[in-house]
Amino acid sequence: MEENMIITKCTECVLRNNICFIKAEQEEIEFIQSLKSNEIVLDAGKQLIEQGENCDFFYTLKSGWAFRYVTLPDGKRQILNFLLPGDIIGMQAEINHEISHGVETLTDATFCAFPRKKTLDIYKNFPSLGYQLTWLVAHEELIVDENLVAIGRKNALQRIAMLLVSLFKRASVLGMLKEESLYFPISQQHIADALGLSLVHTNKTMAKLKTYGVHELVDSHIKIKDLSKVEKLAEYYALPNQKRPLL
Amino acid sequence: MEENMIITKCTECVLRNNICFIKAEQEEIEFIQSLKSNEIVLDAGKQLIEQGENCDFFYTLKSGWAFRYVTLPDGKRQILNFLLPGDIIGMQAEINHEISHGVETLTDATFCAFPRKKTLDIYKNFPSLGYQLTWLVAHEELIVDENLVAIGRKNALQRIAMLLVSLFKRASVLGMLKEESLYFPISQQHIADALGLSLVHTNKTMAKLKTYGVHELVDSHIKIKDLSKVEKLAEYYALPNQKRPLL
DNA sequence: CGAACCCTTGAAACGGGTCAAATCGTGTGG
DNA sequence: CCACACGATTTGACCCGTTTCAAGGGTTCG
Repeated sequence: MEENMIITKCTECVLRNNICFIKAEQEEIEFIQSLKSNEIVLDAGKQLIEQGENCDFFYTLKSGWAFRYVTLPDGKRQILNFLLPGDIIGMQAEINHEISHGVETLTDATFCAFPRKKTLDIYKNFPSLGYQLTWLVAHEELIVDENLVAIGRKNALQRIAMLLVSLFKRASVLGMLKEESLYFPISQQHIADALGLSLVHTNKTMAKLKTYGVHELVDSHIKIKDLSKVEKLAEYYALPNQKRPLL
Repeated sequence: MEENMIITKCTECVLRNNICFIKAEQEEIEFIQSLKSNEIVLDAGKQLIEQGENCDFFYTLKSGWAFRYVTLPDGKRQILNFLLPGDIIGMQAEINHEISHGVETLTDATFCAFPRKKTLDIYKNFPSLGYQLTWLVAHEELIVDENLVAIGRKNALQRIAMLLVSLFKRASVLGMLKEESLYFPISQQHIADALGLSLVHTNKTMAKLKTYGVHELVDSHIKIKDLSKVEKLAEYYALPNQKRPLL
C-alpha cells in the first residue's frame, strides 16, 4: 500500500468548501485534524482494505472513486456500494476490528485515516460529530438498502438505470459534473458485480438502455438525458438533497 | 396503532439481563429511561412504521419479531432484514424524518419509542451511548450487506440455507432456543420476499433443503441439525459472537 | 507486437418466475 | 357440528430472463 505522509490541513480541505456539506465549527475541524493519523494516496485499482483484514483505522474518502465489495470462495464478487468523496469507510467493522469486505479504488484516490481506538474520543469531545458519524453510517445503509431492493425485485434494465441515476445524482450534488457530463470510471464488470448480473447480460442491457436514449457513455464520460424519465423507468425516486455531514 | 402506556422500568428490563448484551451503567440506564417516551405494543402482522411516513421516533425492539421492508409500486415487496429483540429501528431516516421503508411485526411485539428530536442529547450526555448507537446502525448494515451478497451472488438453495442459519444463530445468542428448537414465525412468503425469490420456488427449494436434512420445520418451530454443515452449504460463516450494546 | 483489458455479439442451456389448481389447517358463523 | 372463507403450503407444467460458453474486435501499454 503506497502511503503518502503529506497531510492537508483540514481547514483548507477542498471538500469542506463544497456547499453540499454541513459547515463544521472551526473547533470541530481542528479536532478532526488532530485525530487524523495520515492521508493515504492510492492509484486506481488498488486495495485500501483487504477483505478479512484486521483494520485499526476507519477512513474518509477525500477525493476519487472507490467501492466496497465481497469476494466469495468461488471467485464471484459482489459490490456492496460505490464510494464518493465525503463517504465514510470501515465503520462496519465489529468491535474486534475485523472487516468482512474489501475496499478498492476506481480512480486515483485520497483517503483520510483515523485510528479506530480513538473513535470514542470523538463522541466525548464533540457529541455532534458523533451524531454525524451515526448519520453517515445510516446514510450508507440507506444506499445499500436501495441496492438490495433493486437486486431483489427489479429486472436488469431497471437495476442498471437505477444505478446510473443514483450515481449521477450523488456525483452531481458533489459538483462533479462538467457540462452535464460525468467522468464515469466504472466498467460494465463493476456494474454487473454491483447488480448481481453477468457481464454479458449487463452489456446487452446497457446497449438497450442506450437505444432507449437513457444515457450516453463516451470515453468514460456519461450523460443522462432525461433524469425524471429514467427515474420512472427504474421506478427509483432519489431522495431530495439535503446538506450532509462531513467528518 | 394500538398503544399501551404501561412503561417498564428500564432497570428491570428482561433484555438487559441477557448475557449477550454489554452491561450498561446504572446512570446510563436511567438516562435512557428518561428519554423513552413510551412503549408500543402491537399484535402480529401490524405496522410499526408505514413506508414513507414522517417519523418522529426511533425505536428499540424489546420483544418479539419484526421486519423492515419496501413495497414497490407494482406490489412487489422486498424485506430488507429481520428484527430481533435489541435491534434498533428507524435510525436510517434522514434528518428530515422521512423513512423509506416500513416496519411490520411478525409476532406480538413490544417496542420502546424514543423521540428523534432528543437524539443529540444522547451524544451530549452519554458519549458512549452515542458510540453504541453508531455500532448498532453499523451492525444492521452488516446484516444487510450479507443479504445483498446472498441475493446478488448465491443460488436459491444457498440463500435460504443462509437465512435459516443466520436467524437461528441470532436467536440462539439471544437465548430464544428451547431444546435446540426455535419458534419461527416466518412464512415462506416472507423468506421469498427477503431473498428476492418467488413463493413457488422458495417452497420447492425448502422442500429440497428438508430432504437434505438441513432443517426440520414443524408447527412453526425450526431445528437446524448440523449448523457447520449448513454453513458450508450456504458458503456462509457467521461472525463469532461478541457482546453487543443495547440502547 | 503480444498481453491485458474492455466492450460486443451469437447461440444454447438453465435457474427461477409465472400460472393454475389442489391440499391442509384454523377460525368463524350459522 | 358442519359449511365456508382464508391463509399458508404444495405440486405440475410451461415460459422467459439471465447465465454460460465461445469468439471477435478495439485500445492501451510495455
